[in-house]
This record gives sequence, C-alpha cells and structure tokens, in this order.
Amino acid sequence: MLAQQRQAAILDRVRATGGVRVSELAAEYGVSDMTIRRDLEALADRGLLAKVHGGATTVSPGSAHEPGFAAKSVRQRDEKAAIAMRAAALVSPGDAIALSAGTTTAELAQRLVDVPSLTVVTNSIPVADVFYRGGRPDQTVVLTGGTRTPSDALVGPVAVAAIGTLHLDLLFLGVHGMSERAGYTTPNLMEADADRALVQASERLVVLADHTKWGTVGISSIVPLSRADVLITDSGLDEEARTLLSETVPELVVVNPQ
Amino acid sequence: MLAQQRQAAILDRVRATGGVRVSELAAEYGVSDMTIRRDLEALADRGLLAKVHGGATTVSPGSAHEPGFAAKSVRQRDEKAAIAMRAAALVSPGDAIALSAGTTTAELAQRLVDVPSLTVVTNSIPVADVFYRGGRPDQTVVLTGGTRTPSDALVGPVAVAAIGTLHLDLLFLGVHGMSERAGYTTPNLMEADADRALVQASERLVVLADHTKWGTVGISSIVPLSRADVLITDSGLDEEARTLLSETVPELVVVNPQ
DNA sequence: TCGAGTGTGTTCGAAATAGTTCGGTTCCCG
DNA sequence: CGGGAACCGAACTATTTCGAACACACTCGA
Repeated sequence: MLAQQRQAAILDRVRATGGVRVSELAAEYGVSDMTIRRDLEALADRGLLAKVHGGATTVSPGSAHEPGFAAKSVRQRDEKAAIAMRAAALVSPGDAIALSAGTTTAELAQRLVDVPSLTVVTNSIPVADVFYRGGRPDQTVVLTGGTRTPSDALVGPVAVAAIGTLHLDLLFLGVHGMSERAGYTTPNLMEADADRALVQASERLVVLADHTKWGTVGISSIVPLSRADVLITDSGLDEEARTLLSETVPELVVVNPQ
Repeated sequence: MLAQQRQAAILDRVRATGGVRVSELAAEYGVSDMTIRRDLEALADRGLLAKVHGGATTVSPGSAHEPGFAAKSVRQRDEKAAIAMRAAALVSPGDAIALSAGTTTAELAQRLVDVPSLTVVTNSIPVADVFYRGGRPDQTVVLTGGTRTPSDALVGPVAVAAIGTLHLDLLFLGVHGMSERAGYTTPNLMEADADRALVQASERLVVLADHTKWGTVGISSIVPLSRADVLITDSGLDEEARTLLSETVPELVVVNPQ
C-alpha cells in the first residue's frame, strides 16, 4: 500500500469515527508504530487532524481547551468498539434503522456496512459517509436535512420535519451524558430536538453510552432514562449506577471491552 | 505494446483500484521503472492522476467520489468560472438563495462565501462543504435531506419534502443539458424531481449552463426553457442558439471567459 | 542516406520511506 | 502518590524510489 493511500485512509477513519489509535492502525496496515506516528505527524502538520497521546482525533477548533479530553476520547475507543459490536448484533437484514450523530454511532456504522438490504436514516454526515464509501448496493441511506453543527450533525426544523415523515424499526442513539435526574442529554439544543424527533419516529430505542457518560449532564435533555428499550454500556460503570439503571431501563446490557 | 495503450491501461487501473505502484506496473508490462514513471508523469500532466512516492493515485485521494465530481470539474473551467462570477453579482447580502447540485454551482458557492447574512439551501454536499469550510458565521446553510447520488446530490422524497417547506428568493440551477424541445434536463430522474422542487420553492430562477450544454438532452426534463428568469451562458454558444434563447428566455446573459 | 523525433533502458547521487533502538514522558490504577 | 505499562520522539540504518543525464534503437519523411 502506498504511503499516500494509507494517510488518506487514516484521515477518512478519523473523520468517520472521531479518533484512532496508533496501535490499532499499525496492526491494521501491517506497519510499525513509528510509521503510523509519522503519518499522523504529516497529517497534523497540514492541520487535517490533531495528534493526542495514543493516537489522533479530528481537529476541533471550538473545543481545543481541556487537554485531557481529546486523549481520553481516543482511549475510550475500546469501550466504544465493544458497545458498537454488541449493538450491531441487534440489527437484522432488511431492517430500517436510524443512527443519531456521534462517534459511537459512527463506530457502529462501520460494523453495519455488510448487512444486506439495510435502510439507514441518519442526521450525521460522517455516518452517511461510512455507508456511502463502504456500503452495499442493496442498502439505502437517507440523510436528513438541516443545518450543520460543528460535530457534523444535521439539525433544525428541516431535520425535524424530514425525520417526522419516516418510521423506523430501531434507533441507535449516541448521547453525551446520562443521569438519573436529567435522563439522556446533549450539549446542543438543536441536536436534542433532532434526537427527540428520531425517538418519535422509531419503534424501539437503543441508547449507546460508555461508562464515562454517567453523571455527565448536557444542557438539553432528550428523553428520560426509562424511555430507552435497551441501554448498552461498558463494565467501567460502577456498581451503584448499574443497580439503578437495571431498575430503570427495561434492558441493560453491559459489555466488557477487549 | 504501444505507449499510448499502456498509459490508457494504467489509467484504467488507477481508476479501478484507487492506486498503483511503479514496481508493480513495471513488472506487469515488462518495461523499466523509468518508463512507467514517464507514463505516470504524462498522465499527471494532463491531470488524470496524481503521482505520489511509489506510484500514483486518483486525483483526489481520500475522497472516493472521484468519478462523479472531481474529474468533471476540470472541464470547461474557464467558462464555468466566468458564469459563476456573473451569477454571484445577482446575490445581495441577506438574500435567501438555493443552489442545486453541480460543478458550476459549486464554483458559484466559492464566490459567495463572503456575502454577509446569506441563507443558502442546497441539496449538494460539496456545495454545503464550501460554506461550512469557508463561510461566515452570519451565514446559514441548510442541507436538504435525501439519499445520495454518485454526484453527491441529495435526492428523493425526503429531499423534495424538505425543499417544499422552504421559500427562497433565488435559485441557481446547474443543468446537464438544454434544448429547445426538452428544456433543461438532467441524466437522473430523482435529481430532476429535487430540482423541480427547488424551482417551485423559489421566487426567481437563474439557470447556469455553459455552451456545451446546448443540444445535450438528459433523460429527465426539469422545466421548459422559458421557465427560467435568467439564463447565464458563455460566448461559445453559436449564433442560432443565441437568437433562439434570447427570444425564449426573459433575460439571456452571455459572458466571455477570461 | 541522413537527421529529427520518439520511445526506452541504464547509471547514479539524492530523497523519501520504514524499521529499530533507546532514553524520557505520560497515563492508569491501586 | 507511586509503580508499571504504554507511549513518544530523536537518532541511526537499511531499503526503496526518484529524476536527471546520457545512450541506444526505431520510425519516418526529405
């Protein structure tokens, strides 16, 4: 594989899933860690991504503040991957599903490109990209309309109206926070609106949230905890939260990363 | 094997697989590395592929939508640029405009990123990208929903419905063909639907079509020639067509490239 | 037959790419 | 807050690739 191609592929991946790990890329492309680091360095020099400890993330002009955050988001990739893997098992050929915006749902998307006759509705441009590039011809991908948020989600009245005309079997909802009091939350008012419309349009709701989301409260509530039919999280969640959630959510699934 | 044949084969291969290696081609065609390099250089000079260390890739490595979009946007670049420049003059700060999908409208988009308080509705992901990357904070960009065509346009019932709820001052419509009998046409049924919805939603219609579009008939008609309020084309158009159009279209604008 | 033009091969120093080692840093977890 | 594991980047080496320059073979028209 050409170095150039490898770099382009890495960039695609970063954009689709929000982050990559050096070790993961090295194994995948069969080159040394150092080579991957040099690739990341080259891409970072051109401002196409941001290097962090352990890998790289998308360059986010807005949230350049908290230094630990970006590094952490890369490190939770194992959790996200495990959650996505489990979520993918809920999908059957021919289903009509919805995917909200978010890095976990983007990860899930990559595991769904091989499902036959799938219909996917999403308000996330990166998620649509994953299917567009790697999907099967018998899959249908519908992008909802709307205006674009910094995280590449489409939101606003146009998005809500578009979603309102559709009816899906299953919604996979990625959230930014979950707590007993506020339920599932996001930091963006418009995105919460779009997410709520997705919930309305779907028969069943599957929430994807790694353990770090517990206790985090975004400005805007989407729905209460109990509204989810299934909640998939990872084993990093403490005992107390696990008990509370298992009493609140009809089906709580806890996965073990790696 | 003739050099010409070899180059054509190389080009096919690059387009099919996304990238080739010098060493691989040299072995395959039984010629020296240097000869392959010279072939690649010749192809790269014509903008048909991109040379990289070790081989060559498609012109826009990393984005898989090469065949639909990037390849075509080189053709008639001067004409398109001149048309886009003239079209941009029709836009005022604060306007709410729509841009259809197409290379000419993408060109126009680049000239509109500095217009204050502009609201832009488009069903083209590349056009939305232009504003997202280079636009002003006081601009609003609305992407219509829908499924994605090979040329990165969003079409289908979702797109039509989303467009139907909106009302714009001005629509810039890029077309694939125009003729007296068929009017403005595109090669894609669904795209024609979306375009027609855009026409419905807009107060005024400005069609952008370089002279090569004249006489070309796509499978699907959008609207008749006379439906346009303004048609902007270039001076490559022959006298006969010019006369006919000036009698049919309320306002015919002919620009001189360069 | 000559000579220009084209296509190809070879040689060789420079540049790009990739692997390894190693000392230092960062981060996680108890 | 301390130990251990993972990670980082600099430095060095080996390999591959690049491109300029020159040489050779062939074609074609004068």
